[in-house]
Formats: sequence, C-alpha cells, structure tokens
Amino acid sequence: MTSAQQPVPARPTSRDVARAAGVSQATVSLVLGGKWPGRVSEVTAQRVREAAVELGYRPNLAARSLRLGRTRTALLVVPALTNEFFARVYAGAAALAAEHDFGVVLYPSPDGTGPARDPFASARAALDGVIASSMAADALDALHGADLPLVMLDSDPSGTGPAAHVNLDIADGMRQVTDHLLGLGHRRFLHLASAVDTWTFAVRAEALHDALGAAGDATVRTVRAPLDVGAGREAAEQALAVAGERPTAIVCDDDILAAGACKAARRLGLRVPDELSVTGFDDLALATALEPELTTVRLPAEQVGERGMEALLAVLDGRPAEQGGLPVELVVRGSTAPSPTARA
Amino acid sequence: MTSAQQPVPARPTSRDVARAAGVSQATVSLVLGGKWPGRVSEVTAQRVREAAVELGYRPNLAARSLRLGRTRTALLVVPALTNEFFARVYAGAAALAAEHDFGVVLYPSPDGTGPARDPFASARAALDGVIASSMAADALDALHGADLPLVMLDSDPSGTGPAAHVNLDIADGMRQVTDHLLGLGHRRFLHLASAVDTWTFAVRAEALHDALGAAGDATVRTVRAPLDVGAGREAAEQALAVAGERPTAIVCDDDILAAGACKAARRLGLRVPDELSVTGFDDLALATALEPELTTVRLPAEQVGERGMEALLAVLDGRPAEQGGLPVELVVRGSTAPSPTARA
DNA sequence: ACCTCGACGTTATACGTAACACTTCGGCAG
DNA sequence: CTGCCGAAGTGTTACGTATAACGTCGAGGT
Repeated sequence: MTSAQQPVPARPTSRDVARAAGVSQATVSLVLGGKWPGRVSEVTAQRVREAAVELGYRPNLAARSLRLGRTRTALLVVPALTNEFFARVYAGAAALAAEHDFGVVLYPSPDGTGPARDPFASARAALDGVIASSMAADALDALHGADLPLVMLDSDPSGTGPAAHVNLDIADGMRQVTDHLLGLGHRRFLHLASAVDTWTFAVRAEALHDALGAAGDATVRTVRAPLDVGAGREAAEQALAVAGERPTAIVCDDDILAAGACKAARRLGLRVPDELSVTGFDDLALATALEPELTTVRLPAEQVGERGMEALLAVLDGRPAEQGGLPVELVVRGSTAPSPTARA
Repeated sequence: MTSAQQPVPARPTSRDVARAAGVSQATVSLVLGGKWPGRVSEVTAQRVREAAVELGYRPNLAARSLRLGRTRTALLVVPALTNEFFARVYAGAAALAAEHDFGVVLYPSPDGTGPARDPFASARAALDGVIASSMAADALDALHGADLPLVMLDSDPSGTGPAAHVNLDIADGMRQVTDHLLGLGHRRFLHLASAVDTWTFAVRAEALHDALGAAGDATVRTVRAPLDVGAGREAAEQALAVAGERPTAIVCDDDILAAGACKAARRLGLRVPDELSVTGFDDLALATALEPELTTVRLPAEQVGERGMEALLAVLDGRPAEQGGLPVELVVRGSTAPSPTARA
C-alpha cells in the first residue's frame, strides 16, 4: 500500500493518513479529534479511521501540545515514593488521570534533603497543573510562583495562595484513636511524633491534645523522630526508659514509627499489648505484617490521589473543585488492650 | 478566582528574549542552547542571558520536542510502586535521569491484573526509550513492537529482541542464603515462592534447587503465593501443618512473603528462629521492622534504576551499554539460627 | 588590489497538529 | 432566477524551537 521510499519506516503523520484516505490533513484532524461531530460524513470518517489504523498512526503529542498550549500532563509532588502512602496516592491519581487521557509525572518534594533542582526549571513548560502533597511552607511558595493551577493534598487549608485542597479528616482519626485508648482505661500517654514539620502532623498533635484535655486526668509526653523504624525505636526506647511513671500507651503519628515503638517495647521486655498499647496511623501493609497487628487509622490514600486529580481537572475545566474532606477509619487490631493500671 | 486569561503575562518566548536583548531569535537559541560555543561573542551572549533571566524565560518543551524529534523522556515500566523495591528503582532511575536533563514517566506493567490501556497508545509518541522491569513474556512482545530503545531490568538475558539488560546476581544471592542455612545444619526446607511467573523468581527456584542438590542430603518442598503478607502467611501455615517431618527453614522469594511466614510460625506456636529459620529477599524496610529482624539478601534497587537509565542513555548516544550484573549481599539477622535437629 | 577566511549574526524553514476562514454545491424559499 | 443556507470539505496559518544556509565585515596573505 505504502509508496514510501524512506528506508526507515518513519512514524506516519496525519498527512500520511490523509493521503491514504484521499482527504486533506484537516479532515483527518477533524475526524480523529472526535470533536466537531457533524463536520464530516460518516462514510468519509470511516475511511479516515481505517487508514489511520492501517498505517498505525499515532498523533505526535509534542506537536499537539505546541498547537494547543496544553500538555494533558500534571505534576505530582510527593516527599518520597518509598513511603507506601504516597505510592498509593500516585496510583490513585494516575488511574483517574488515565481515564481522562492525562499523564502524571512525579517530582520528589524539596523537603530539606531533596534534590536542589527546581522541578519547574525542566518541567514547568510541559505541565498543565500541579498536585502537591504535604509541603513545607517555603517549598509551597515556589509552587505558587509557577502560576499553574494548583491542588494541595493534605495540607493547611488556610494556606496562602489560590489552590484547591483535598484533605483527610486527620483530626477525626486522631480523636478516634484517643477515644479508643481512653475507653480502654489508658491515662498516661506517649506521643511518638514525626519530626517532619507539616500540617498533617501538626493536626495530629493538636487533635491528640484536645481529646486528652477533654478527658481531664490524662497526661502525655511527646517525642519526635524521623519517619523510619530505627529512629522511632530509638526515640521510644529513650522515652520509655525515663524514670517515673511509664506510659501505658504510645500514640504514633505513623505506622512506621509504631513499628519502631513495638521494637522498643520488646527490647525493654514490655509485652504489646498487655503491658503497653501501641497505635499507628495510615494502615500501611506494614500494619498487618507485624505481630501483634497494629491498631491504626486507615487513610484512603488512593482516593486522595483520585480526588486530587479530579480537583485539578475541574480547575482546568473552569469548574469549581469539590472541597470536602475525606473520612478516615479507626481499625482496631491486636496492638491495643485495656490498660494494665485500669485492671489493677 | 481570576477568569481573565489574555491580559495575564503570557509565557515569554525566545523571540521575546531576542527583542529584549536586541538580537534575533536564532541568536537566543544559539546562546541558550549551549552548543556551538564560538558562534556568539561573549558580550552578546551575556546580554541574551540577562534578558532571559529578566523575563523569566523557559523554553517551550513541546516546541523543542517537535523540532528535535526527541523528548528526553523515558518510560519506566514497573509492576507496582507500592512495592518498595520498585519505588527505589524509580528513585535511582529518576535521579540519574535528572542529571542528564531527562524525565522519567511511569507505567504500571500489564501483569495480568494491570490496566488494559496500552502504555504506548498515549505515550509512545512522546518517548525516547523504555526501561522495563520484570515483565511477563507476552507483555514484553508489545514493548519490542514499539521499536523504541529498550532496556530490560532483572529479566531473562536470553530473551528475544534487541534490548540491553541490567541484571542482579539473583542466583548468587539465593546460593548465599542456601549455604548459610546449610551451614547452620538445616536439611529440610520449605521454599515459599512467588506466584508471579517472571525470570527473577524462576532464577531463585533454580539456584535454590542447585545449591540443595549439591548438598546431597537436603530436601525441599515448594509452595507458591501472591506477593502479600496475608497470602504468604496462609500458604506457609498450610504447608507447615502438613503431617510428617516439618521443615526447619523457610526460604522465601521476598521479604513480604517472609513476613507472612513469620506470622504463620507464630500462629502455629513455632518460635523464630529457634524452632524455625526464615529468610527473605530484597532487604526492604520491612525486614528490620519485624521481630526478629529478617535474614535476607540486600538488592541494590536504586543502582538497578541508575544502571538502567545509564544503559538507556548509552543506547541513545549510540554507545554500547554496560552489561555486567550487579552484586547482591546476604545480610544475616535474627531470623535464622542453627537447626534444632542439628543441635539435638 | 584581490581573494580568502573566520567571527558573528541573521533569515528562512520545517517539525505535526488544530482550528479558523473559506469554497463548493445542491436544495429551497421568495 | 436570485439569494441564502447548511453540509462537507479544503487551504492556510500559527504554535516556539533548532539549525542549515546565507550575509557582512574587517584582518591577513600574496
């Protein structure tokens, strides 16, 4: 069929399709674009579509982007994909994006230790919008400066700058955890908090203190650690070794820290949950890999990604973005039990 | 929000920079492109650079790609980012890519349950090459059909089609594990294998059987399970409940399965490592979150990504890709101990 | 005085697409 | 018959960039 003389089978263009179908390039664009329903007769359209399939035509995205000024690509800024939570957020965002012929490209956020490269230096020109997660305030400013549509995930809704927000009801999750433990008779708490300074963790601390304050007779100590098992273990171990009344429950900002707390307990000869209750946050796969399994708060990570992408698409379409918070759910497992002091 | 679009300062183009600097657009391209060192006098170049900074000029990537026919973007095909190993592969690949002004876009591989969308239907036009990991054979064919430069990670090096390979010395890792356990006196083994049918797991089984065969008096049973803790636990529990001589060591294809094996042991009242040794593979964060910590094989995941990207860049430059395998390392921790039968 | 040549720029062009503006043509009301 | 309309296409243009091809000008060789 092809009378092409080129030795290498060059990628066919819309003009090649036009030639094969006996129409003009404009008509090919009209047909394959899918818009302009009535502009081309069905018989012609059919011929064009067949030619396109025949030649294996794929539109050149670069040319399309250049023409339209849009790329159908969003940037997702996350701290690290090795954190399962963010990997799931990505999965959710990418899945919804794919349904709308959108792509998602990733950039690890500058969380202090991140790469110094400006994500927009190379990417900004090719982006339609940005979805950013758990940013520190300064990094956030750089995002606003890019004057691209912006959706913030799990971030301070009162933050400056025009941005849609998709938030988890973190405070409610922490409240549920606290109520659960208070109901089990616990009164002396250790809060194993993340050393990361973002809204999502600040909210945890606030909600915990609020809920404990309401209980009246509860006390809490706070120690902070980076988000990894070893650091969590060390911090918990030191805190538990302090003289005086030992806490009966450790509330962790994260399942990873909770895993550290469990290891600390075991090293000190404390049995979980009989002598020490431990709670996590996130409900990662890790939560059910441990023994005992972690009582934790399930966060709908994929949904966060989906809703984030949804919001971005809405903004790009000029529609208002849905703003509601996503519900979270306490999952009670084996790492929490009635306080030993209450039973005594 | 702002609904005004036109009065907003449009992104400056190279022509705007040219006007500001009092030169032609071509000169701007010459200066900012960085190639053609001697073509423009330093004083003019300086003026251009200043104008570019002044206006906040960013080259339009779509236009550049259209002109050059290349996108400086690679596709990384991985089964799932929620698996920490692949998240780390991505991190390695993305880091090296960034150093070369390359981007990496992800696509979850069609591993049977994956999305039905053809990654190339939307992406192929905008890609310079593909790095693919742990593919099933049929999915692999689709990749070859795309006639893009292809690098395979951790895949059968004897596979068909022209592709560079970056492989881990999986067989050596499994050999080390086996020798370690044999040295501890173990003779009855259970192989908790992945249900996924890829080269990387086939090699594990082969190496395990080879090493045990060399020992002469060792026996092994194999059970397979999907790569998640629950499935691993179930499979291990069933296998351990079988009447007859119980294995004294479980060799797992993966840390995740090993976590399942540990849970199974605990459910059956078997103490790890005293009554049952368990080994993993990958050295994920999970390995040190468990108690006892897992004896496992450390895989340089980031290096796999880096070397993969390196190989792709080499191919694109017409250089030969470095082909050597990456070494792995046995990490002995608390989940393995001398066989109880040997001590008896 | 003539030619050459290198240094420094500029002009022009093509990449592949989407969509605006235009043509062509048969039908149909006035 | 004229004028108008809608249907079905086509011609053309612009998006922003990189680079091939083409000036221009003064220095240096012969």
